[in-house]
Amino acid sequence: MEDVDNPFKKRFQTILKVLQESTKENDVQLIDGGEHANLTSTIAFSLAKKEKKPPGTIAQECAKEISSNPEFKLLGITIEAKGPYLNFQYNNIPEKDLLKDAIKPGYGSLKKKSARVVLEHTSANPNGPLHVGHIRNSIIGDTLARTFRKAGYNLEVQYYVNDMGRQIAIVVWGFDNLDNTQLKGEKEDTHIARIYIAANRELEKNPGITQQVDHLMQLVEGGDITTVKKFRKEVSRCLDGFVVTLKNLNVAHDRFVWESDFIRNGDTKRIIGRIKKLPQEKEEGSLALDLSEWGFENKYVIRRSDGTTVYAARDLAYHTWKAANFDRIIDVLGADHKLIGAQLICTLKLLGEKAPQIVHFEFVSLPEGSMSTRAGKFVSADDLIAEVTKRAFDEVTKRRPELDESTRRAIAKSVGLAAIRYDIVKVSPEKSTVFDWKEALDFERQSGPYIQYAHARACSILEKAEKFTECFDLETEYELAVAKQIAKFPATIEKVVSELRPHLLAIYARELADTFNTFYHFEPVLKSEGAIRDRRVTLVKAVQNTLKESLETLGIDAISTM
RNA sequence: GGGCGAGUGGCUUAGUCAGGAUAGAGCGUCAGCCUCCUAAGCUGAUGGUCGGGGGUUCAAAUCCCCCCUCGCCCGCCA
Repeated sequence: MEDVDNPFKKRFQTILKVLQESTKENDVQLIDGGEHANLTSTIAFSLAKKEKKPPGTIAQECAKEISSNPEFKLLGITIEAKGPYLNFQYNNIPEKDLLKDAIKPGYGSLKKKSARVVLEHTSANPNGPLHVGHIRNSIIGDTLARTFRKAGYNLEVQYYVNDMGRQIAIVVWGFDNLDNTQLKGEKEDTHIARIYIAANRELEKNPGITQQVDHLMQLVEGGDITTVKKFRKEVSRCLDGFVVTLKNLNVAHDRFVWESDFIRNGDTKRIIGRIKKLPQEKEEGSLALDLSEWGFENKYVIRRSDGTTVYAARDLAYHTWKAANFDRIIDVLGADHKLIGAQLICTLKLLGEKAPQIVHFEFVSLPEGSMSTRAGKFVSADDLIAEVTKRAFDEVTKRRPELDESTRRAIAKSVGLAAIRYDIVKVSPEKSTVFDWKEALDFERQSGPYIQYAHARACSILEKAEKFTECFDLETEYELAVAKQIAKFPATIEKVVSELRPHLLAIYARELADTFNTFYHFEPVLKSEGAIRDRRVTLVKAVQNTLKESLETLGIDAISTM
């Protein structure tokens, strides 16, 4: 399989070449023709100025000159001047060729690549359950991961476990000094959050506790066995809770990488040694880098004056390790990490290491303000999943009362998951959002369930169609619109990977569902006969398969009935 | 104060990087469509100074400058 939908690329390049030769211009301004044509050139505008002739006339002349080009004839490209626009139309519809691929399993997969890619996402601090902000990271990360795999990359997904931060020291202090009993049925991560919140309250009341927390951090960095064990125990328990939540979101990691391992294996010490040799190094009790030359106002601290390392040191060690083991590094991080991310990249470059590409997403807040684990102000992902699934179950029961309960439960689980994942992935990452229960519980238009429904509808038609002969002709406006959208799928996968923007896939899938629903409304499939029926059933098959591949790449179940 | 991001109909949002032909969509409101392939659907109507002001260009939501509003960041926290 090729990386780009070739029939289109070939035509694009042919038109480009012919236009360049004809106009003697390098930039022939070839753009998408939208509803007017497959491709359009606006070159007549700039030529008008040079040749002092109206653009309309130039377009006419140019069209006349190149319309009989033998390559155009061969590929079935026609040209028409409409006002100043040069419109190119493909008559040997390349959509047809792609339709043959589109009915096969795996449509949209690109050719295998040898590069090893590591993608880090979620990496939330293990001091409380994942909330609706964290899962924006998980869902963007997991969708990217699925798209990279579909695009043929050899990918490993990692979770970086911050197991030696101050928050964890506070958690451990809480377990040591406060009532730490786990409530009946209380999930591990929720338990940790409760103790963490209580410990923070104590800390506010009595700032003297800070010294005890600092002491714990020194002990853990020094490798004190009992302290390390305590940290590991609570962090592990919290991660167990995370894994359950993530599994319910259809998100999985290949490897959990523990921050403290980079202390234990000496990597952090080694990276500090290398940093000390940099000309930007500033050692005045603490160890830091002066990156002002690159526009960073504040110094980048690597090691405290008490000799303990800060997060940055371990993160540098982690990324150096990634650079040694992978060809390409991608991190999904919240917008709050923009500055330190840039400092990290800058430092890695100074060290001559491969730097990560960082995908940043803006914050999710609640109507009453920003979320805070410490203050206990958050909507947990578990609660969200429970509510949405409940709502989905009610909806399925209302629509399909004849189904038995376990079937309805299974559909509700898939529908709920679709609603959550789609709701989050559909908006572009640079947009900050406010969590809204009403929107989260909406299963109509522009939602995951809407796309699932279009897929289920296609499945139903195919089931009823039984026998048909594959036919790749396209006649009506609606058939063509659907085929055109199907044909865009491989290019969409490629675009998501190259731009690291998974919401493009979400938009694509919704538009495919839209065009299919319109087609469904206007063009009878099962009630048509002969060749018309064959070509429409074939088209439905292609839609069903493309929707399935799209949904699965979005981490959403392509269910056949709902 | 400085840096980064966002501002598109009442609400949510695509398009902005690679400027082009009437700025797409959903929710809401209003009017229609289930003896007909799944109505989680479809059709139509309503609704837009693309935050404001300059500039570049034949052409600006899109590029440049200034300003306003909101979010995030500016720790020997992570």
